[in-house]
Order: sequence, then structure tokens, then C-alpha cells
Amino acid sequence: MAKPGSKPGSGTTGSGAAETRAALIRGAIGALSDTGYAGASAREIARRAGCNQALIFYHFGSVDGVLLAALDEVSAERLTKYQAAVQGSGTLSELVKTARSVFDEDLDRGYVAVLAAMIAGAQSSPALGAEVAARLGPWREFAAESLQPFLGSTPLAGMIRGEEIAHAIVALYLGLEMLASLDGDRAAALALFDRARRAASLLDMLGAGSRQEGSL
Amino acid sequence: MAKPGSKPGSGTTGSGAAETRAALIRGAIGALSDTGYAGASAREIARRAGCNQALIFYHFGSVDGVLLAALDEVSAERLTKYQAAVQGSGTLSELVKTARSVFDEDLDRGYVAVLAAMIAGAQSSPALGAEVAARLGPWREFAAESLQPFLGSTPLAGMIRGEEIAHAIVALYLGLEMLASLDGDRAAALALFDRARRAASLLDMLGAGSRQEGSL
DNA sequence: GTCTATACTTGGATAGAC
DNA sequence: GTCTATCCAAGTATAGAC
Repeated sequence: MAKPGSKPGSGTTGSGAAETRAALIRGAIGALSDTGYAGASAREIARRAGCNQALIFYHFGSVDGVLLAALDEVSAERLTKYQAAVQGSGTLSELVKTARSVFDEDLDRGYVAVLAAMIAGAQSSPALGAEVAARLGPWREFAAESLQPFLGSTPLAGMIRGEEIAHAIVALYLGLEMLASLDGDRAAALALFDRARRAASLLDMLGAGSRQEGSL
Repeated sequence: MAKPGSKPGSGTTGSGAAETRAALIRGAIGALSDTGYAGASAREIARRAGCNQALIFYHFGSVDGVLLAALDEVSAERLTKYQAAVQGSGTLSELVKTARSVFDEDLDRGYVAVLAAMIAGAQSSPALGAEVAARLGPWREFAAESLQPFLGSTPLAGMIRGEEIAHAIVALYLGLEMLASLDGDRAAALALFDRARRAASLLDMLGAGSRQEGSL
């Protein structure tokens, strides 16, 4: 609760408390993506951060506190990292291609794993559930904003509403990462992205200049 | 390990050990779907079953043992329950309509929640991961078999391979249930099924008698 | 086959020295 | 701000009475 408000007066860049906080957050990300919510204990996180277990409670108040901070960190980092890449995609098939590499990198860095672990862990307490749900917003918006420029320019227009398809994409993304990490094999997921890209280039050809207002 | 092999000699139907096992499995299903893997402790399961915590280790050897038995139970029950309904769907849009009610009932009964919780929990131990992965087979096959009759009869034929789309459907199913239970609201998921049904009836019309062998 | 009792481990959280 | 030490709660698992 009570945030430690003072930074150390040293001229060196950010050594001290801020560094410890960052290390704990990195430890939490690692623990969540490697061992899931059940394995992300205070002692395990502190071990990965190379510092003492008590610091988690000093800096974040509780274990769930540092886990939510980890989720914040992951959400923010992936957004700033991918937003430019996705919005630079001119066609739908380019977008899917970008999405594939985003997915691949998310898997490497354990980003989606953190999200999946927190959603699963949120079942154990309603309070945590509300916090996690609130933090899902950026992921939904990222999906919606990425697709928005294309919704009006394919034959699928009118069949799909932005929020609906964003929901589906987040769900699919989540499920694909869970299966991939269960199997220890992301090939099935990547094959799906490839298939989707072929379908998307078809839509690109059909939809070039054919804006369509039909409702379904 | 050592299975208790003898049933009680009483004439009454199945009172005794078998009933206790069943109660524990029901307790495990309830705990998994209500509180997730992290909340599914031996004590919690035994409390729900109305019996003693030590019985879990007597009957199943470990907590993970009863959780896997719960997953087996859930997989088997939903398969026998839905197989007829799904295979009785004559058109793709009928299939999607059936899938919607299957999803709805899966959510009510906590079936998908059990699967999702076990997949998430499997991160905490490689041994458990292997067991869960092996038990995912029936879900994949169910999805694949349900779709198989339709893969050759729509304009989408050739774009999709059975195993690929089955993988995607299981992933989507999983993700949709996680989001629904996080939000405490399945409306977004159900709306998606409705949208899919409208798209499917379009395919039904286009694909009536138009078998197509194109490859993509 | 089921219970009580208990040993042992791990985890969350706090107090207080430095 | 970080560490040591510690308390307490909860969990897994086993032994042994019934």
C-alpha cells in the first residue's frame, strides 16, 4: 500500500530501489511463464531476482501485487514494441504475417504465458480476477486497432464487428499459447498463421477497391 | 499405485469405496472449475466430497492423481454426451448451432474450466504436463470428427486440413472459456457463435452440391 | 475402507537489526 | 532499503487405530 516514494540521491543511473523493483518484476515474469501461477511463490520470485523474499512485501505489498506489476510490465512492453509494426502493415496478409512474428516473439519472451497464467490464477480469488480483467483491456484494444483499418475493405465487412473479432482473436491467441506450451511445440500454431495468411491474401485480392456495406 | 481391488459384498448398488472415489472426483471437478489448479488442494477436494483428506492418497496416490482422474471423467462424460448430437447435425450451420449449446453446457458444468485449469496447472511440473497432454487427444479428435463430414463440401475445402482446424477450434474454445470465466460473462463468446452460424449458413448455401478440390 | 493424529514442507507475511 | 529471523497458516503425505 504505502509506496516508498524516495529515490536514492546517487548520481549513478537508478541503482537501488528502482533496480530491485525491476529485478523482482523480471523474476515474477520468469516464474509465471516457467512454472505458472501455482509456482510463482514469493520465495521463487525472490530467488530469481537474487534478493530477499521480504522485499516483495515491502515493494509490492503482497505476492499478487508483484504478479500484477509483472502483467502491467508485459502489457506495456509488448504494446510499445508491436504497435508500430502492426500498424505499418498495409494489407491483411501483411498483418497476419506480422501477427505471426508477434506471436512467435511473445512465446519466446513468455509474454502470453504471463497473461495466461494470471487469467488461470485469477480463479482463486475474485479480487485478483477483477484486477486481471482490467488489465486485459490493452490486449483487446491492440487486437481491435490492428484490425480496424481492414474491416471495411474486404468482402467480410459487415459480417464482423470490431469488438467481436478482437475478442475472438485474444481468445484464440491465448488458447494457442496454452496448447503450444503444453505440447512444448508451437508448430501447430505457426502452421495456422501460415494458413491464415494464404486466406488473407485471397481476401486482399477480392477486396481491392471493393468496399461493401452489407449487413449480416 | 496399489489399486484397492475389492468391492464391498453388500447387495445395495455401489455403496462404499466406488462411491467415495466418485465423490472425490466430483469434488476435484468442482474445486478445479471454481478455484483453479492453485485452489484444488487435497483438503478442499475432500471437504467438497464430504470425506477425509487422507482418502485422496489412498484412492489416487496424490493430489495430481485425483485431478487427472477428474479430467478423465470430464472428457469421457462430455464425449458420450455430445457425440450423437454433433454427428446428427446435417449442415454446417446446424453444427455451429449445436456447438453453441455444447459450449454453453460445458460452461455450466465446468467441463472446459477443468481442462483449462489442468493445462495451466501443468506448467508447474513436466510430469503432469505429459499426462494432461495425453488427455487432450479426445478433445482434438472430437473437434476433428465433428468437422470432417463438412470439410469436402464447402468453398473452404482445400484451404483447411482437419487437424489444423481442430487445433484452432480447441484453442479458441479454451480461450473463450477462460475469458468468459474471467469476466463472469459469456455473452461475448455466445455472440461469436451466433455470428459464426450466420457465416456458416452462407457457406451452406454456396456449397450445396458444389464440391471443390482446389488447393491453397 | 475410513478416520484421527501427526510429521514434515512450503508459503505468506511481519518485526526488527543493520 | 535490505537482510535475518521468525510466526503462523496451509499443504502433502504417512502411520496407525478402528
